[in-house]
Amino acid sequence: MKSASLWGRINCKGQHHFNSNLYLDYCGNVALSSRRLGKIPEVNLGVILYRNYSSKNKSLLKQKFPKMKKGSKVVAAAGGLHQTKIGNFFKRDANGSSEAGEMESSKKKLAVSSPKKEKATNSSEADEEMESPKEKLAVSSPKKEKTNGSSEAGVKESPKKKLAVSSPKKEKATSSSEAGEMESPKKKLAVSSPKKEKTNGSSEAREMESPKKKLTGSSAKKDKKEERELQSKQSDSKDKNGKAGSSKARSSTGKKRRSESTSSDDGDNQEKAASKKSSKSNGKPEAKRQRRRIVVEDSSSEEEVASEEDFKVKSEAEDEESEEDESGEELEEEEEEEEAEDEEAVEEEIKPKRKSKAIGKKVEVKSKNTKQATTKTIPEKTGNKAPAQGSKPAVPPPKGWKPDYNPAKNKYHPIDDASWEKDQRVPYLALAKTLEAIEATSSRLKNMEILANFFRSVLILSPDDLRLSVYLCLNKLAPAYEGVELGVAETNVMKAIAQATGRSLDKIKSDAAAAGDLGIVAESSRSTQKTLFQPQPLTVQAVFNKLKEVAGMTGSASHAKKISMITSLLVACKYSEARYLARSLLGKLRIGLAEQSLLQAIAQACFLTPPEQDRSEWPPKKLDCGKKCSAETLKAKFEEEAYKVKSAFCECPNYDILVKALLEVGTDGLREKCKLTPGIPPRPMLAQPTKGVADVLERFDGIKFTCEYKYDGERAQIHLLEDGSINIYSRNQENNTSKYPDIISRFSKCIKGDVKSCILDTEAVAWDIEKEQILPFQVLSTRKRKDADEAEIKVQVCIFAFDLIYLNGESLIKKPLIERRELLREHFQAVTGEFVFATSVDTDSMEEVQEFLEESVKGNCEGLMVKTLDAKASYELAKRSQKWLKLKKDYLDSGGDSLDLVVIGGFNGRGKRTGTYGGFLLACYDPDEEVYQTICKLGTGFSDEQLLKHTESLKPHIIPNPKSYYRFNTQLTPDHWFDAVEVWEVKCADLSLSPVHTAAEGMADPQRGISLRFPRFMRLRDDKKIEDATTASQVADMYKSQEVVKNSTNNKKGIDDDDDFY
DNA sequence: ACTTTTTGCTCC
DNA sequence: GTTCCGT
DNA sequence: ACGGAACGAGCAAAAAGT
Ligand SMILES: Nc1ncnc2c1ncn2[C@@H]1O[C@H](COP(=O)(O)O)[C@@H](O)[C@H]1O
Repeated sequence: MKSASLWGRINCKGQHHFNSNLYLDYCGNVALSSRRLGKIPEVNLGVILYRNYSSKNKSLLKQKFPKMKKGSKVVAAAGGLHQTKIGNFFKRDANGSSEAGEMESSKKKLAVSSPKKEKATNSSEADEEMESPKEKLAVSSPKKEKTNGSSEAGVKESPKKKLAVSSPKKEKATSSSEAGEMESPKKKLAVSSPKKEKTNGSSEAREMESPKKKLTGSSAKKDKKEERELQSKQSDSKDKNGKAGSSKARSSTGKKRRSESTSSDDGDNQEKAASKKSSKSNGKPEAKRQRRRIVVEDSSSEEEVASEEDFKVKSEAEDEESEEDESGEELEEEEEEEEAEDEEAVEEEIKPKRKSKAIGKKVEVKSKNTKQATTKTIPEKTGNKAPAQGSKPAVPPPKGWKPDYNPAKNKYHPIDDASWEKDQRVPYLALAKTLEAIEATSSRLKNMEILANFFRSVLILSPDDLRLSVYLCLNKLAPAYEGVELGVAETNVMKAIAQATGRSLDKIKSDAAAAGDLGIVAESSRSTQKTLFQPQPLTVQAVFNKLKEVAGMTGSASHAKKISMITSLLVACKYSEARYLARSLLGKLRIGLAEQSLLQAIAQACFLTPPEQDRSEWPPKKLDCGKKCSAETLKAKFEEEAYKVKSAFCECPNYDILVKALLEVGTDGLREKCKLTPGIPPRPMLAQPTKGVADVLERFDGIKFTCEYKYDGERAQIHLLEDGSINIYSRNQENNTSKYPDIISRFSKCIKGDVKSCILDTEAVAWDIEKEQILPFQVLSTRKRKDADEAEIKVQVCIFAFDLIYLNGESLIKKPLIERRELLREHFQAVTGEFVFATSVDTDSMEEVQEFLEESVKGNCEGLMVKTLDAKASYELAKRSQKWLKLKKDYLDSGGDSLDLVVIGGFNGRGKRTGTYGGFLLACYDPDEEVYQTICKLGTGFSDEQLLKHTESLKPHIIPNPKSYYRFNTQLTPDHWFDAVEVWEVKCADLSLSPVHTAAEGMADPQRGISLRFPRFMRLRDDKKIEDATTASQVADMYKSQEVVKNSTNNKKGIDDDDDFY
């Protein structure tokens, strides 16, 4: 626990105010960390202007730490910072969070309209024409009509009415845009006659609305301030970072945490952390702060002593240390920058060499590593070697470190072909080379072989690094339920790259857009950097630890710290290391291999080179157990081993445990060591989409199955442990325990007496207690996510249980659903509105299924889930992870909502979409206002070929600035604007009220527009003109005709629109 | 203080 | 979440 | 059929911006 969760704004004498973490020193004064102090001369320190107790009890803290308040003087730390004291305070009081944040997010900042709700209708004239460059404060007031109980599905109304006079920030761009703006849309559109039957909308109804419209039209003029976001506009907004693991971890009680992190013994760990910390906080010897050139080297050696050894999970409480690191790093950065300048020219020359792997541009490349490798649309690969060669390390690499490593080699020898030696730390470069080889190969089998080879070397030479290597290959740092989050994404990584290379942020951005991959940018920018002092080669361990450290950092200015740590890592990268490091930070390795293949690779590696064998005898006997197998038996063996590994992992998705077990007992011991255990969330069974009832019957032909409602909520895996504690996990194994105190407190009445432990598979759904009905997902999602206080819960939840996979110490995974369901109903007690069993029907009649589907929709559900009861009805994910079928209206060719929308913008594609658009901005048409209002972005449903075509056909219609009659929010400004020409048919699952889209604004909701849930491209409507696109009022009608909305507005008598609430 | 931006192995 | 693609 | 990688909306939280 760190005091980092406490931050505030300091009034700094003579300087700008700044935010910082707040600490207490041993004299009880509010102090700043040494690093912060390093930047701000002590003499400038001022007082606290504002402080934030992120989500913890305010009054208690106020009382316990009176000095931590507004107006307190901030001093330099005297005698060290008193971090643990505050930390403990937070830890103890898990509840009573009085949370300051009621603030409604009216984050809407429309580029054009400023919805203001006062009745002040007058002021606006025909702003349209005026369009003077900018602003026009226009106080438009789209007044909301209360037509129907507009308080939609119970979605909270944002109270804040913000006068909407958002001052347009004009940018230079405006001038140019003016031209476009001026053309009055009226003329152009005047003739349009929206008719064209929309598939579902009532076409003509629109006309009738004239009165209403009129009202809107005249009184609700939207002022158009073309406050356009210039790209240039501070794209460099300051860095930020989301917090990280520590806070999530904090949210669970110590007890729970312990039970979760099985593999690491916390006790030991904490001791270490504690002792380390104390030694630090006391003195923090100046000597230790000597500036360091080779940051990474230092830190890795440090970690070596204290952290990631032996599966100890690194403690997060390392603030002091990281601060020290930074002082060193900063110095280093400066040096780098200087050098970087004259380097720039060179960079530019080199860059173009890269070719991007993009649709339609296949580049035949023979992987230099894989002999006879499959060719694959390859990313590129600049001559990593050339430039790098020139800057040969000044510091000699450690023995055994070799720049080339080829895990794709045939007849790979785990010892001889490795680039490092026994008991050495695995070089990060070896991992990078492995990833590189995999990325260059498209064959999954070959990929797994490559990865397996790498793992064979790791597990025999450096077994301690196996777990870390696995994590890095998957872009993870810990099991999901431990909540370790990096808190860094694109924006911040770009900043770090800019810092590391000395190039401008804008350049990085434009490069990234062109390359479609920040990793490539990081690598190519890097490769020309020459450093005077060559950092030591990175090791897997050092990188992992650094990332974990980044994740553990929270609090004010943490993100600046994170960036600088990342910068130091990037600076130390050679060859392709930077590419993968950057991608790791972005959370996407995109090498064409992920978890499933990795598990198989582990299995192969363990078969060929058993990890559990005696390593004291060197070389070990079994290095290639596949040598004498025929290809067939080998394949069968792989399959068999993979099943063991995969099933173990599905039951116990924790690499700490899995790898440890493998190293100790090999694949055969997994069954015992990695099995289903309450407290560790197993992977959930997923479902496959089906095209219709007929499709379902066909797939389950002759097999007994059941149909259940598919509830629209979120999956909740409820664990009851032997010790009586209850944990709740999400579909992705995130720990949601603190999100559902209400479920937990009432759970006891839902179980029958003999239940001592269990794991339930359920859906948590928002529930309207009064009307006793299901509320839409959008309502559910407004619940607090962590540390929810039961007394303050506004959105109630009903649990719909549909499966039971563990009961009283016994795993039910192998039992068929019919038995599991029986046990579920037998041992649990339904409580209306709180905990019920999923509605189901066991039938094989087409008609009944069809009817049940209709019913489910009427009951505010998404459709049906169809599951086999007897045959192939176990919960064994390793056999097939998607055994269930899902049937939704929108999967049917005939069903679902579909709209004809106008394409008005395009977004550059990334990754495999580099060079084409990756997505588009779509709008519906409002004939009354004669404007196009955005309704959604669209990025799926088209084939690569269609995408290419669209990119081409829209190219001629690119315009420099949006038309004045485009209503959009600056947040979704596309890379290219288009003249409205094409109409596309788009299908969706639902329509929702949007915080950013403007479609039908004011018609279904006073301020929010409408957007589409799960939009996908269906086809080009070249038979339609843009004026024939779906109209705003049709959109509004579609929204209103949804069951969920109808059901909520219907019998809702009281509640009255909160419209004239103001 | 209040508002905006950024993030999330997102919850869907 | 949906969809498409290569194996 | 599988695994992977493109892409969607939208929320709360965290941290930065003003
Ligand atoms: N009766 C049900 N059985 C299984 N899953 C359900 C059921 N009702 C709702 N669901 C949810 O539907 C999800 C699967 O649908 P999808 O994510 O669209 O593939 C699961 O993760 C559950 O959260």
